[in-house]
Amino acid sequence: MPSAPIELSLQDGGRVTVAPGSSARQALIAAGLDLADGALLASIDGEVVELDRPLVHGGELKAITFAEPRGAEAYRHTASHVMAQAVKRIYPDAVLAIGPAIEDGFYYDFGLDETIRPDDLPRIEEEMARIVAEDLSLVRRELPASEAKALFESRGESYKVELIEDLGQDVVTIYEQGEFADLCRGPHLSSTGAVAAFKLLSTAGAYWRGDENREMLQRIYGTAFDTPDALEEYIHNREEAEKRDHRRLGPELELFSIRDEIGPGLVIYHPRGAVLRTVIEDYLKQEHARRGYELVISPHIMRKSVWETSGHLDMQYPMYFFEIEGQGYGIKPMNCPAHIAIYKSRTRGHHELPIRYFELGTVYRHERSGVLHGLLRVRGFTQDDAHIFCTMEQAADEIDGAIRFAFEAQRTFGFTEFKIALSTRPDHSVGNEEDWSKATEVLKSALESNGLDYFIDEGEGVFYGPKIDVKLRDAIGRLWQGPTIQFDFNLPRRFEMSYVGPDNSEHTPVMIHRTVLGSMERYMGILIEHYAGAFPAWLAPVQVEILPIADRHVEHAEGLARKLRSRSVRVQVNDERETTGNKIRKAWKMKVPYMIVVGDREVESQSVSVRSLAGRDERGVDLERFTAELLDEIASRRSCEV
RNA sequence: GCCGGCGUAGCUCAAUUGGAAGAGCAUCGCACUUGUAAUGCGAAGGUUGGGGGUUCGAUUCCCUCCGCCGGCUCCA
Repeated sequence: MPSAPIELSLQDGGRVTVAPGSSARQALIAAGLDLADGALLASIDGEVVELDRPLVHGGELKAITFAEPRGAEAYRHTASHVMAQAVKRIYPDAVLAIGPAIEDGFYYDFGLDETIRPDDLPRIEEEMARIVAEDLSLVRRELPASEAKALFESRGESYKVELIEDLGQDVVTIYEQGEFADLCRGPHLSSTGAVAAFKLLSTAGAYWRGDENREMLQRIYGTAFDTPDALEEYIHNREEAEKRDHRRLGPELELFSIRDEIGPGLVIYHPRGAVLRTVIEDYLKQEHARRGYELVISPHIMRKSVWETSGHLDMQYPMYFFEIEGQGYGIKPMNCPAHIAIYKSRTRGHHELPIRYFELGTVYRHERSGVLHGLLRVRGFTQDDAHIFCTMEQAADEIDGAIRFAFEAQRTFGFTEFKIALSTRPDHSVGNEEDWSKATEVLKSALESNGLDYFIDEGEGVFYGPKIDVKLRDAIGRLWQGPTIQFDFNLPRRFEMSYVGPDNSEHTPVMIHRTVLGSMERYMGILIEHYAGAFPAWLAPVQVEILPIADRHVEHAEGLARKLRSRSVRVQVNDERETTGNKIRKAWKMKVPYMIVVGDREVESQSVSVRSLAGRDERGVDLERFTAELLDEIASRRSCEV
């Protein structure tokens, strides 16, 4: 405890001095920072301090509000303690597990024989409101581990005891509020009364420590915000996100369906979805060819022995196996072995490298039933898969090219914001340190030379090599798994791949796996949600719908359709006998980007009336002008914001 | 796979304590020939996810299987 006055500097350049032993709250008040502005915590030189803890040293003083991630996190963490306290009051037998803040909210896990059902959440919320009204102080205490253990043992909190044991610390911290005590590192708000707006969202099962061999706990998810309005907005955004759900929009727009009678996790593409997929695939084939990739095609099933060689059998990769005339076969869960087989079909010399094989490879994986999710997690899917075989010296250029390719493609499809992770060597891995560090360096410098921001996910690489994962931020701010680029030090050795080097001896090539989009299924799911089903013209399954006013205009409409089709525009004529209003409504619901109305006036003047999803509404447009603009829009693959 | 919830017409949803399965949209037929987000009338559509049980009687209660949803875990 300092005995001298504590010197604090402020952001605005001011300085204050407070008496030794002053709390952060007192310092903020002394500094004239209004606590009513929503200070939840304070920071000294960037280090978080709770409001009611005495300052141990001086430095730059700042208030932390909800607007800051650290503020929101403490706020929600406190909310999770409030929820846990409420649960303990209602269910005295509930045993506390863990309850952290997460993105957008918090959860708490409980061990409890009695089932907490969604219907019970309002009751828990009422109790939470009571605890907030009680305005209980959160008191932080440091205890010797043995004492803390005794405390939680006496309360029957066996999970907390286990946590303390595993922490292996001499001293642990606990937070108390009223009758409730929790093992917790903090930081927390100073009082339960500070939690202004919260809502419990759902219940779920979760394994203790995420281990499926351990007991199943009951988890309650909730969220909390600093104002009721912010909470309201969050709930509203959730509802909006639901409207974009590809599982709803996909069947509605007649893109695809996943049907019980066909099988779970297996996608059937309806005509419109098949068009969309074909457009994407054509784009990919064209772009790959342009960048020196060679298109290859491999079978859906391969001998079981191949999967022994690859190691998939040993690691019990979730595959489907069966027999043909007594011989074991597996349905391919990936395309690599076939690409390697093509490479190995003859002796390769270093002059040939790099070799880049690309395949739209359809693979099947036995995903467990509980994890299936629309198009995002399926059992059969088609990867835009490529394998690059090269020398370590060539790897830098290859990675650079793959990165440029991936980002150019993502931008073409309308994504402009990314979160990029570089995963480094995990504990259990194959290959030598030199290769790993070289490869990691190659990935790093390629990201940097392309001006891409990334973060390093330490030790999170796959066992066979370092990798780059790209997440895409969609129109409403959500992140989706996108391209990956990975080194593989495993398969080239397992399959005994080689090339003859300039020294006339055999060398093992470097293998790089990479995708540009990921899989057709998942990417279509992401696109549907990103555009809320209203695709840019180049992707739209139907680009133009022609709406004749009356029967006598159908022939003219068909003529226009033929003209547009001859220019490769995807056109449909609605020749049903309905009112024009209804035809517009239907085309609108199917999110057709352009609607063309033709009646007497248009036939007479050889023009069209154009309406677009994007908001255009224009009468008497010259057909040639419309066609030219449309063709330009399609050819440029523009993403118009709808 | 595990925990919890759910499953009624193609879709969205009704059906009192266990007592005759219903509506809107979509579909089909007829009429209407239409000018920018729903024309009118009519018809058809169901072993209430499958199987079993309790009961005089089951959409309703119980068991089981399948599937979906929210999670755990994993990944394209």
